[in-house]
Amino acid sequence: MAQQEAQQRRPSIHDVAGHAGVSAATVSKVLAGVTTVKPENAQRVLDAVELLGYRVDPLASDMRRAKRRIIGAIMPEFESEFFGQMVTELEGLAEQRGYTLVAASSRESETREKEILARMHDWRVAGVVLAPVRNEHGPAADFMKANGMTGVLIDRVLSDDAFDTVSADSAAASAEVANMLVGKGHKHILIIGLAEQAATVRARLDGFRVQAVALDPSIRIDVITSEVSVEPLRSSLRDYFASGERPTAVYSLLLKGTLVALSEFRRRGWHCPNDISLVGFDDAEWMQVTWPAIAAVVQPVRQIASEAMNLLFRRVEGGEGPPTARLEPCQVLMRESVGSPGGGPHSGGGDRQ
Amino acid sequence: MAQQEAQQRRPSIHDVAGHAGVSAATVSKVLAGVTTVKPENAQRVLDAVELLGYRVDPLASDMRRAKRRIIGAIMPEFESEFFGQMVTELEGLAEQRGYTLVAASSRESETREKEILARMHDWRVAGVVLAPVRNEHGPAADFMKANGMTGVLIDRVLSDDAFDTVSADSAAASAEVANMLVGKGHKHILIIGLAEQAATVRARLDGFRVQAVALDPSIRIDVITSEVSVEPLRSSLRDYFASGERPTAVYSLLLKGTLVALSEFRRRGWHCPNDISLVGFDDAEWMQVTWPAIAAVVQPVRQIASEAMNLLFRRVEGGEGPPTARLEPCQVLMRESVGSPGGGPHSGGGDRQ
DNA sequence: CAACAGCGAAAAATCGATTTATCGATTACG
DNA sequence: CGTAATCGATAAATCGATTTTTCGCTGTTG
Repeated sequence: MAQQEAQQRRPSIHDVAGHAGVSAATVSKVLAGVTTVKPENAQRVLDAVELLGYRVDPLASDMRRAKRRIIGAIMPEFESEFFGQMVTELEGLAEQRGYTLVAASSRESETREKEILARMHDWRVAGVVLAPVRNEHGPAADFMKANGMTGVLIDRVLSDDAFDTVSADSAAASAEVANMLVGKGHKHILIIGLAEQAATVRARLDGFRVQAVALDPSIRIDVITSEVSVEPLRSSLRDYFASGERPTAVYSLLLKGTLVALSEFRRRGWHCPNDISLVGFDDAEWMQVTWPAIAAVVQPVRQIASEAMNLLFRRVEGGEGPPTARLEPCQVLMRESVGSPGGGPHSGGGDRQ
Repeated sequence: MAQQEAQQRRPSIHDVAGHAGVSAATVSKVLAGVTTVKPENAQRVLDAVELLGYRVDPLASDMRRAKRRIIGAIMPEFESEFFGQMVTELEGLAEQRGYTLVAASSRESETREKEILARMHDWRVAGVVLAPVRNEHGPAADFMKANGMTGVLIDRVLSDDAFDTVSADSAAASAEVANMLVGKGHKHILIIGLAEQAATVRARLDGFRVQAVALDPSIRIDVITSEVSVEPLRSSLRDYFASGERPTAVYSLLLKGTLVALSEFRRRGWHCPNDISLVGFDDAEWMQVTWPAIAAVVQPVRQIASEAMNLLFRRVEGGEGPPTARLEPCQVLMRESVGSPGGGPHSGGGDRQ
């Protein structure tokens, strides 16, 4: 049997060497696939490895290299489908290359983001996949530059002069949403978002506006954003509706905004799409089972993860050249929450005074 | 300035020792807070640390200990709110104690679960928080036992003879759901779930059934489960409804089941709660903004995480004694998806032939 | 005054691997 | 036949810390 039940100390490379009657260096070479080892000795090493159930200690193995076989991933949160899927994908891709992924959540805090990065630097990670809280110009990216770390920035970024970036093509997707809504005849559209995420919010906003105005110069586009959290956004939206504003469609630039919009519709007794249309950036599993199903922009998580890892490992392996800025195409899922303005009877009043 | 721009090699403890004019051992002692160091030398060490921006290499620091300051967390998936929150909580708790959390996803595969565990053993993690794919009797738990690893099992477990377990009190919560549904007058209830997760499914099933029958001995409880994935569950449910079965309420034992139920209701044009009532185990943010809002059992994520970490560190620090099995109380959120049977006009027929 | 205790710090061993330098034996060649 | 080249493997250095052992010095005591 190739196992020692509940053994106290795991066998080290020296134990293997002892059993095989060779030196530790030879064991190391056999396991590394070096060919200058006599076949007979190689076999004895492999037998000893099998017998003892020996496995390399990755920590000790990494000690001598400047870059350890660890990839750090920093996400703003783990609670959403998007970042959950992202971590799953990144983990698989890192594993494929024999690296361990260490994921951490910055919890939407730039201070924490930098602390985590410092800790990853302590770990001498080979590279970092950073999804910044705000954008590519935060303190975390500065820290990475100042310390010569290699990394890739994803999601809430557009482009950077030091790091490769990968994100969803928000602008193109938003233009497509504009096509959809203007095509349906909407002439007064409300956009909601969080300004904190400057990079992507501006791209999504501009992408939508440019296309919408091109299609219909007389269109009215209102914008409501809040700086940090969603609660101010909720009250702004409430005030906006209470003041009698009555757009025929709402485009939310982020998932939490979609939830806020839905709950405000509820408060006022408005139904989609008869009373108002709704499109959200970022898809979620539940959006297709509710009534109505919610139209959404689907972000290409797998492509972003895959491209980010490709770029990262290119740099880890010493790849030179100017940083690239990739934009991965999104898919816009038309669903029942979008209709034509006035497509059905309004079931609730616009204001309550 | 306490920084060297983009330096190639980070300062080691010997660099600090050199600058302070002492030995590496002394530096280590100062940083560890040993008091047998002359205050003057201690100050010089601290100055050198500040000057060079020195930080301990956690990898090297851990080399000599049998248990490294790493906690492994293995979750079945990262995509759901529940496990996302769980990882966030666990990460914070591990950090507080100066440990690094390395999270991995078993992707609902027991094979992968064991592979990950083996890798964590290679890392000599101090402890593991394992949320098993199936239950406490899987190959992963066996591996942990055979290799003398310390760990805590959470979520899909009831109790174990080797490890502490922490999970939501599914049985009590399900009894409460039974109270709610039977109290509303439901006499024909369908329960759906995945049998794979034997431990929790049985607890939830029994907890519900016992209480429901106690309240109303004539109640009819149908159960539909599928073994591995949700797709068979979906078709079973479809067949069940197509055969003319018409329960007045559905209790889903897991989140994905709630989504399946909702989508099948959609297919048939049934609305909650007029046509059928729905309660799901596991809450999600969207459930309160949809129309109707979906009643759900809220799992005490923070308590589970906190209790798991407490138990784990007790063992890591050498705590003895028989394993404990904790059950944390859930909260049942009554929402609009639950009504009385026949509480409104049926908008769709039960069958289509 | 020799022996000893106590203090603070340096030297050395250790953790478990990798990598470089070295070494002995065999073979090739002038 | 002596020296050089080659092959395979070992010894030793290294990574960056921690921990144990040793050491030098001061001060106390019999």
